[in-house]
Amino acid sequence: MSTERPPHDDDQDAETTLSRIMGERRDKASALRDAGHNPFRNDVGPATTLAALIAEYAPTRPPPPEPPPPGAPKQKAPPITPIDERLHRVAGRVLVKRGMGKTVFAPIRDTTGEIQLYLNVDHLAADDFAQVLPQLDTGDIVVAEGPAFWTKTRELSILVRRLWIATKSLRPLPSKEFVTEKGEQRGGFTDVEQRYRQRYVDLAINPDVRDVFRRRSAIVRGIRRFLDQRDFLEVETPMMHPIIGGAAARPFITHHNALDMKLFLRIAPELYLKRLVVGGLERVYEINRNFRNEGLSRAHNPEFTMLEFYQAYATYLELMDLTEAMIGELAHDVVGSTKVTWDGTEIELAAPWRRLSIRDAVRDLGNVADAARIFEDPQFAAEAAVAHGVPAADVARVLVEGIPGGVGNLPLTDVVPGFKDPAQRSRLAASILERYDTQEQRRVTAGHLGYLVFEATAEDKLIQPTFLTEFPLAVSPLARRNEQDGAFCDRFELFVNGKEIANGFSELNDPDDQRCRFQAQLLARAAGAAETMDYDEDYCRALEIGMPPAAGEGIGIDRLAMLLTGQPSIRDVILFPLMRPTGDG
RNA sequence: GGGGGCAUAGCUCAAUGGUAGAGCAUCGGACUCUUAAUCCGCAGGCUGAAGGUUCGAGUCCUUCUGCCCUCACCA
Repeated sequence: MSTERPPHDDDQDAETTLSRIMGERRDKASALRDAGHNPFRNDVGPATTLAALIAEYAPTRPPPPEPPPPGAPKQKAPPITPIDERLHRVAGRVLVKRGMGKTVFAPIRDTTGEIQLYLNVDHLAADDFAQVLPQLDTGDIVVAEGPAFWTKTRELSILVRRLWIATKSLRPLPSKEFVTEKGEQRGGFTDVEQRYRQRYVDLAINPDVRDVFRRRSAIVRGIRRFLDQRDFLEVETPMMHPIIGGAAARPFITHHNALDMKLFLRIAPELYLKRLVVGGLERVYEINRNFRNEGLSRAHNPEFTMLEFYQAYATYLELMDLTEAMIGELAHDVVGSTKVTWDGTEIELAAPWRRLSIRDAVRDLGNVADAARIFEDPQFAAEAAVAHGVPAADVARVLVEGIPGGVGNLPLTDVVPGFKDPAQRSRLAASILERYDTQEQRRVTAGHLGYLVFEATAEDKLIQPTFLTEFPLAVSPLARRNEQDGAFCDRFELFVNGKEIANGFSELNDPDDQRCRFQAQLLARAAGAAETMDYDEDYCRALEIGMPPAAGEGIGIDRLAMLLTGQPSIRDVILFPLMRPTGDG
């Protein structure tokens, strides 16, 4: 039991406040050891949860005392009388230590609540008062035993007879927040970078943060209950995929040594889950991580949690109803209201939600004249897209992707420069469109361009919950074609506050159509699209076995948690968001 | 990747280019019912890193590192 301090990270060199405090705390730990008390012990439980204790004694709370008559001498506190003689063993982290001479008040917190310890020379065991209490610091984990009593200010407290320091805290916690005389907020732990990097401190200090993650957990639990009640089966499918599929995104790449095999961290579980539907698991869901190699933002973390579920014999229309019901139930259970405030905007989650076609969104929210024509006439759509701020290179690529049989004879490097010139643009578009075989392909391309116009003009105006419908085929490679109009799909996305929360559609189960869609993905990749799917031959084989008609949906759990907890940043609903390393750990 | 902002004591924040301060926490003292306890006192800093301008830099300039916002990409 040496009092020599082990070499330790960054606190060695200068005698800073921090290194002094840590040294003092190590000295206190040594003093405990010398007195026969292990400062890192594990034999002092179990303890009553504080919430249970508080609830149990709540009915015994005394009434407020009569106010003393003016001028009366200050009365001495009456002797302490426990409520009953039962001894309670409680445990928790010491939040503050208030010394009053022969008395110390120390509120502690466990995962359920807070209670105050009353540590007094006349009641605490002599050895504990002399040997343990002097070594107690804010942040220590303590176990205390004694009866409960009410203070004269009617606060439930433990009249401590035995005290153990179960874990000595060597590193100081940030100070409690308070308000200065000027009304400024001071103290606390508010630096967002430190809060994310040291989430353990954030959780220990900030009750609101603990609450957010409790609610996130309740959301996930609520989803499971909702789906389980409807006979969905929870499954787990591979997180490491040999080919890219199920979504449009760039993957993370890894390698398996024994098989000497390149693997992709999954960008979506979709194609595996639908294989299960083929196999007869007619209702399945998975809640797990997806990984997408994209930038970070308030709404994006490279790994994020997705719920995907599939229901045989359902259509996308039924899934919209189901989604309203699910999120409505979660709002009721977790928020207690259908109204939430998210990022300063009041959101009304009561059903029904607006259902709006992309075409109408462009017309009514994007204020685009001739919106209908955009979705019919690719020549017109190309002009409109550029006019509304879609980059000319993107428009050119979409046009080229529609050429049947490939794009090898029309390099984009030739097309794009010309396309940026307004004078040449419309002639160039016309010459590309001449190569199209069918009227349907022309409309598919018009729809694709219309979608780009939607993103540029209307997407961020979808504030209240809205199901966006009638998605163009070209951006929906796994969705079922609409029966009436084959250029569009039976698909929806749910938007709230301009952010996509959910994406669902009736599933494409025609293997030949699916093959054409995969082929189109390869063409798009050849035309320069960065995020495309691989051709999944085994998936097509599964569809040849036969997938029952079905509909499926993905819901971003992080964003749903943001919505239902009112957090503006995805990092506030992810315990350990991805951060750049700092070098000092 | 582009643009804008931020980085000072353990925490939260101040400081016209002229000696780096405050509150809280810590440490010492007083106090046997406190709630940010109160009162007295002492300490605590390579101002994110490296260069430069200047008689003199926390402050101005350059580069780097990290974070936040925003745009792009995406969900």
